Amino acid sequence: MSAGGARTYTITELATEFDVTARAIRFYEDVGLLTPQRAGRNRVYSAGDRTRLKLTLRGKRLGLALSEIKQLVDLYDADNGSRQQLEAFIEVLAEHRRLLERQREDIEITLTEIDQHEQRCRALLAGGRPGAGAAAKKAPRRSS
Amino acid sequence: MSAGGARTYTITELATEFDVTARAIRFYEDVGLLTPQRAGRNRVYSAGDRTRLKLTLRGKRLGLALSEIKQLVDLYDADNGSRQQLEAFIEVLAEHRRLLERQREDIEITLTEIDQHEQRCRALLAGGRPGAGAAAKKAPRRSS
DNA sequence: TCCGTGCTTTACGTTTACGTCAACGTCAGT
DNA sequence: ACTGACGTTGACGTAAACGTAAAGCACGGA
Repeated sequence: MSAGGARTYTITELATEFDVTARAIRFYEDVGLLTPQRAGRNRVYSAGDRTRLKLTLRGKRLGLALSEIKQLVDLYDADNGSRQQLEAFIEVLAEHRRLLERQREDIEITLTEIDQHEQRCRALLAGGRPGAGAAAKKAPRRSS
Repeated sequence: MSAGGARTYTITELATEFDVTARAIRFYEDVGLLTPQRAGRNRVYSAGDRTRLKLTLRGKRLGLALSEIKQLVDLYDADNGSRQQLEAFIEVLAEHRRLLERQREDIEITLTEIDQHEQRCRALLAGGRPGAGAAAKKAPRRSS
């Protein structure tokens, strides 16, 4: 009996939940990333819209352009199609994976560098005299 | 006796090595990320400059803005200073680490999603009839 | 001496991703 | 009827990160 009790969202609800401005969300709609329903003039977002927004923001955090995000999300949404299209899609997936793996590598490298910096910092804090002043110039060699 | 045989680079050498334009490299200098020597008018890049460029590009791949990269590189370069500064620097490091860990999380999530997409694709390719046409609409449910 | 190649500066153009008004609709509450 | 609160559509502004000429120096080789 329950006639469509699907939860919906207003634009400000989504904005506050994901900590973006309503302007940004409308902009994502302009770009084609979101296509909410309307109640009169007002936008009504479904759970699917919410998911697409979440994917969009995740893509942004990974440094993707909105156009790239749209390509990916569109592809992922419509992965039906002919054999040719499927094979092409798999290629796109592989490319995306390569990109992500390179990023992960960059992250690992940077994380270990951060560790090194922190260790040197803590060493300075431990061994240094309590007063102020410039620490010993220990030839800040940096590799790679 | 070898009087400073340190290897140096021209701008186009660095450009081709890292696959960026010379324009970009000059721009990074405008922003303050690089400060090469000069031979007359021409720029001469040291190994240190090369490293800073490499760090810059790595930051870019992680989606950082040039201003943020500059802040980080500058901090990392000059981690001497008073106790106060050292402690502040450690805080910055922690923040940067949090950011990177969130990105890594995003990457892991996306990678598993890619795997799922690929599996469905391969299943379609294996089970589908060789002709063209739209595949079965299997309710493309998406979680998270 | 002229030519091509590589590097330089200056300067305006472009794309992306929104920010920031401005002006208006609409509905609940008083 | 008036007031906010929330939402809407333009439309213009802007910061970032280069792209793209345009015009010139400097030097080695034919």
